[in-house]
Amino acid sequence: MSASEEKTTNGVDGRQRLLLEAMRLFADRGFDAVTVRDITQAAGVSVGLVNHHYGSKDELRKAVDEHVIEQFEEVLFSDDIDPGDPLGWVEDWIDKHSDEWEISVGYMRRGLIDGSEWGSTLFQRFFSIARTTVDRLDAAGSLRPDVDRLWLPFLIVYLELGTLLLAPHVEAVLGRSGFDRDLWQRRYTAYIDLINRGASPPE
Amino acid sequence: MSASEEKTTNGVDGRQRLLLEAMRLFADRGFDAVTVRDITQAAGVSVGLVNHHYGSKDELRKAVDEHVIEQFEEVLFSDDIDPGDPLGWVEDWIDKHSDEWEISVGYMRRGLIDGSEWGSTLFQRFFSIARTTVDRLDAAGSLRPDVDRLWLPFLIVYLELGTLLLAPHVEAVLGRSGFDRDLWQRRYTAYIDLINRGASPPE
DNA sequence: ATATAAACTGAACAAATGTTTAATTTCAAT
DNA sequence: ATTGAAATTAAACATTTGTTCAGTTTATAT
Repeated sequence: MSASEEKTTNGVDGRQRLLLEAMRLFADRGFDAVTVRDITQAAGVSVGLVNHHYGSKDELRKAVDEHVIEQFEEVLFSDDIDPGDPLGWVEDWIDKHSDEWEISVGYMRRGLIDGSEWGSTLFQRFFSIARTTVDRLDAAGSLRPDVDRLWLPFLIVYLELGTLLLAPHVEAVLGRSGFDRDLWQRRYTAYIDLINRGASPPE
Repeated sequence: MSASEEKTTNGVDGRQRLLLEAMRLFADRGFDAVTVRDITQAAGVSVGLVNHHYGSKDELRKAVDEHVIEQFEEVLFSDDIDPGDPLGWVEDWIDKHSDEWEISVGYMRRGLIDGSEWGSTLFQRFFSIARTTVDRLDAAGSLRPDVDRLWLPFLIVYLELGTLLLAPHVEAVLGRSGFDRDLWQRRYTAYIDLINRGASPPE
């Protein structure tokens, strides 16, 4: 082990390690349940460093918020969504950040529930994508006339975010992660199929 | 104000008021964010009473857990679910507990995300209902052969629980509660319709 | 009316937690 | 090598928070 690794664990400095460990711990246990000492211990630095770099625990949270949203932004806030595969980007995202996927989803899960500012932002973005998708389908005549235009986008969001929000419970039932490549793809197919044709046989 | 009301605020004793206020506060802010003093102040009693009646803050939480699940049990754990209207019970439940609906849903929302024991129980019960419903539909020949039998119950749970989990965000978008009678019924119709027929026009 | 038990109070306590601060180390520029 | 700024440390501090406990009030049974 080199002299630099001895103190930095890898290439990054204390500031960045604090951010990463904080993200990991917040995602795992929630903000309130994580102490500053938990974070500094996980990062291998002293207590005082959080306040030196971020000013306060709350400011550190904001920094983590921004960091997580930045990761999502690449795919989530990009304008080139394939109308034929409006939500397939998630798969790209998983591939790109597979190592951080679990952490980011955990963080997102808590953010969507805890009433925070950026939880709102996140939801609105998902909803916006769903509504745009529905509008496009409608314009293309791919929507039955009697389909409820108000609720359909919400139902789509429920299906999308429900998958993320309830992932731990689903994993408990299935015995393995629903994000495993084969299960995820199968879910996606079933999901698209449900939106297109429903579950009943043709009359 | 009578002598008894002076100290009890209404008919109930300190023990019960602690339970009710704890439920309200936990649902609103989450367990960690609520202090014992918050609860005792809201209940109008002294700090020591929590430990006198419940032993600890954690035991109080368990008591609240049981109380909330008892409320759900009446409808959620009953065996007489109408197969033709498998989830219409929620409406009955809302009518029955309209005053506590907001609180109970908030409590459930947090329970489903915070990784607690009874959050698991709750999810499993919802999933069990969904799977039973799907099985019955299948047995009655009301399911297309190519529908994914594994994922459909999960997708149904996503739609059901997504509605509850994301209610605050939906309310923010709609400008009013999605649980308002007319909106809720319209959502339910759209939801049943989506499961039955999907959104695409017949070919 | 008295006694006994339970409900209740509120000050006090110990542990945990976010923050501050003075001292030390690291590191790049000169 | 020296200097100065930034990074880092660790002890100390002030609050907060869950809990305890000795004392008081309230209710109930005799």
